[in-house]
Amino acid sequence: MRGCAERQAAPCGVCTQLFGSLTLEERGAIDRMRRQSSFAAKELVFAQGDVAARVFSLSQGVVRIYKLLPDGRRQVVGFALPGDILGLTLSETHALTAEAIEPTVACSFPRAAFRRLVDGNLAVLRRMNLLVSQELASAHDRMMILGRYTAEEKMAAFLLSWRARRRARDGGAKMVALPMSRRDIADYLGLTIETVSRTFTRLERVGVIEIVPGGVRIADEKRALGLASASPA
Amino acid sequence: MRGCAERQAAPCGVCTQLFGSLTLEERGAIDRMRRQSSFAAKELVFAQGDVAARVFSLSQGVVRIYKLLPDGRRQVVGFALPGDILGLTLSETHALTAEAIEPTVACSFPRAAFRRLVDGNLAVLRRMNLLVSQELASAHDRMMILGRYTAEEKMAAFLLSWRARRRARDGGAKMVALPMSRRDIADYLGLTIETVSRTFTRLERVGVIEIVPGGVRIADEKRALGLASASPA
DNA sequence: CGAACTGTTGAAGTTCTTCAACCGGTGTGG
DNA sequence: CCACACCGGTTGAAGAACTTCAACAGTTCG
Repeated sequence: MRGCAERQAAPCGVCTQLFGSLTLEERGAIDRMRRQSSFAAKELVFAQGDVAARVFSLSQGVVRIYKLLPDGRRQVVGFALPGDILGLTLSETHALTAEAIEPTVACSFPRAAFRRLVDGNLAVLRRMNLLVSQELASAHDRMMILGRYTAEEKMAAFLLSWRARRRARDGGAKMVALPMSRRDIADYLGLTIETVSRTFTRLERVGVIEIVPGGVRIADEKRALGLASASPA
Repeated sequence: MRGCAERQAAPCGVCTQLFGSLTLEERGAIDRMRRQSSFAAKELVFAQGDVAARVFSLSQGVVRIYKLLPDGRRQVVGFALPGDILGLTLSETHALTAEAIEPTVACSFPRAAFRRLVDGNLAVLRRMNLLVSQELASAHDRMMILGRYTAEEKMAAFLLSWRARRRARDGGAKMVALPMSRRDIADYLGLTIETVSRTFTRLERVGVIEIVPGGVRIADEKRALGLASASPA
């Protein structure tokens, strides 16, 4: 915590989220292995198939996490925000690609040492368990969205969940900033860019949202929520 | 291990998978809380919204795990086989429904005690972490399948992954037993029963599979694999 | 035996995709 | 400096994949 906070503006997520219970000594050890890196927009943090050498903790920026098919089809698995941990795989190679959307800052740790530290500490391991379990639960929600939601419902669900995650940054503002491209949204929701664009337009026409430069404003909270939870109209 | 093996035909998955490293004393403690239950086909093990009182370890049968929308749409998140653990949520209520497909036998433990035991033991917690992480990785694969695969690819991917999981039971047999209904498969893949049926027929016509009572035979391994991994034909 | 259920198939319909054109902004090299 | 390409986004028209509606066959079960 100390080390992290000292050297950079934004706090390092791993420290606050995971290592709160470590002794000063342990924290010192992990902190000495810490390395900070910056990524320009469209720069890869790591790629599917890479040897998983380091674990990243995002402190600034937005990262898309995706899988690629040999023919180029893409599925965006999620978007990472400051505080999120990336590259935390148990296999030796990454199954996912992580790519900066905005200029991004992350601190990273050697994966082996990171794992060793986590695996050796009950409190940290519990915390880790909690994080992974939560991700699994939200993966289940995403399966429902991908498999059973209509385009409109997908978009509404995406906007609301994205806003909820961004609330820390954007505050109570009605405006939802969308740093990712239409293609990212399409690949996140299992749609095409055209459908995303058209659905945005349609949602605007019926007064659910308002499209503004850099994002959207949710104009009709209630109806957006109704769509997102797929309640029978 | 001992306790589990003594009282029932199939070994209890929790014992073999999770508690291998416990002392005899600890195993005795957990074993005294163990309760065995049987479920008829279509019987609920637990339902979305239920208080999560117990954790189940499947020893016989097949269970569908799904989420329901208020309007009845369903997304099958997965199928559980002997050895799988069910109801292992960190929240107080279940976010998923588990329902027996075949006559099923499971042993169960009070969730609180189970959690306490897991949370207090480093080796068990590590093992748990591994299981959840693997599930998360396969959830990512499922997102790709739900979002970006065609109906044919979905079906091929499903058949191959199901066969791989069943291999323990079915052995090297070419025949893949499908105890679940077309509706289950449809809701698992984000399709309709009609599309599942038609796609089965089409895959049979082109010689990839052969439909047999109670399941299918994979006739053209190579082409099935090609479809499932979505290689550009 | 009939009712209910599962699965298959056909025909029509809808949603979403594909193909194509266009617009505005940005960057770049002649 | 400006023409031009390029990129991201929007929109229209046509097409395809999948769904919906409907009918029917085979099983199971009361």
